[in-house]
Amino acid sequence: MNLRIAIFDDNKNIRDSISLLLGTAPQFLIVGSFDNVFTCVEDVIECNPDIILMDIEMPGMDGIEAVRLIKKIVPQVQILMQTVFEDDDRVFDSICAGASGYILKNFLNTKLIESLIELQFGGSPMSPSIARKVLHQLQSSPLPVKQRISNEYNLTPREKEVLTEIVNGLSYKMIADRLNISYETVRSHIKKIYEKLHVASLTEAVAKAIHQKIV
Amino acid sequence: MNLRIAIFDDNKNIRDSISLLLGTAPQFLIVGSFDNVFTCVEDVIECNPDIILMDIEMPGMDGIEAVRLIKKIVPQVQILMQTVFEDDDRVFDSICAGASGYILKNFLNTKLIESLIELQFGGSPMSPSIARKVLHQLQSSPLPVKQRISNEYNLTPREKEVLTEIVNGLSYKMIADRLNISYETVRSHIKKIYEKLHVASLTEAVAKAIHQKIV
DNA sequence: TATCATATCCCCATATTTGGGGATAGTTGA
DNA sequence: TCAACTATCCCCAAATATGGGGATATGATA
Repeated sequence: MNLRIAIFDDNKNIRDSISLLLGTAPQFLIVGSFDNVFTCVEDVIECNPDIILMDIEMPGMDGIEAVRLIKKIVPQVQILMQTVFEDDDRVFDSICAGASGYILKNFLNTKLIESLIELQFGGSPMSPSIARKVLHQLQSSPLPVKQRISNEYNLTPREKEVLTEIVNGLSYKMIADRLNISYETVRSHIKKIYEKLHVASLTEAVAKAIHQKIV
Repeated sequence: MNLRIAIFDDNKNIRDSISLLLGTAPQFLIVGSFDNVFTCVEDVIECNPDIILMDIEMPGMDGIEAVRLIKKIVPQVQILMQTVFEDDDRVFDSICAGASGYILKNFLNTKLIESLIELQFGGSPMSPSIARKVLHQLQSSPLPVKQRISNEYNLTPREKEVLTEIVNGLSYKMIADRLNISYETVRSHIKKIYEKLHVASLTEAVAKAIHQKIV
């Protein structure tokens, strides 16, 4: 299975290095390479990438603004930001704009391919130094303190796993894939969950799961 | 320069594997290895580690509670959590308690040494899947800094009404009925909501709406 | 040993949601 | 006055979810 990659970077050398690097791995297909983000949405729609590599410092429109626009129009695309500096604000802005990962340019050579694969599997690759900043941010923001663990519903461990993925927004197919079971098995679990939670749709299940802190 | 490491894990096999693994690298010095956290604060004070490896599932006192206590008394020590499961709540609880990194046990062999080194240099190693959860949390929690710039979804009053009904578990038809508008109008509103929230399904919309207290 | 709970898988048919398009009318503000 | 936003409505085609059946295998438990 091929991963379609698009690159946005105003530095031609970097674009070329990335192309070269990814050229060595057969599973990547570079479908676009752009030196500006003026028409990024159109570009993305046209070349239809799975993952976008976005330079945070771009001429004209800001790379972050580009992320926002792209995610607005093509929300399913994964965006990996790359930057030279670890500027706090820009990191957070990127995250808020919808970026899924963050890599320092110094580590492109050693970490890029690994990061792309992690993105494919639903992870968020981050340089540890950036992760630290993100953690600090989280620590300093008041999180709703969670209280009781409610297990009124007698969900089995497997059912909880399935429910968790539902709350994360995955479809039946995706869950089947993630848990390495068949679509029909996912259905069976969900039918059981519906019974136990006394609901009849995904949305109700999600609302109940979150409100009652089941997941 | 030596890095002093202490291990807390109730599984002797794991403690031994870690010792073995770190034994191969000269810069690490294991100064303590404990199968419970009952006296963790005293243990830590006594063996004076730079970094603590803490199992999240510990008998007696919870590993997370241990983190809180230790960081309170010995704030400069770095704590790397390890777990088998990627349970959202425990991840966040750990972070709030003061953990500096988070590693899945499956990756101990390949990532432990790298993670320790990153910790030493002020980074926060995290499995990408965990990083993803953290990002989501950050995206969905009202930030003290930078908040309303990118986080205000600009839902119109009508869109909020529709979103509320979605969270209440109603179907398109039922919403149309409730609000006295046509099915197609409901759809239009929902399409807009999807755009503004960066989601692509009812379940995602519900989860986001609740987490961010939009409704 | 028999029963129960769990986890896995399958079929058929229907209902619902989603992704693309567009269109009209009223309001507000630049 | 024109552009932008809101709220309303419509169509088509495809993807997903739901309801209601049933089946097998495993391990625990009574």
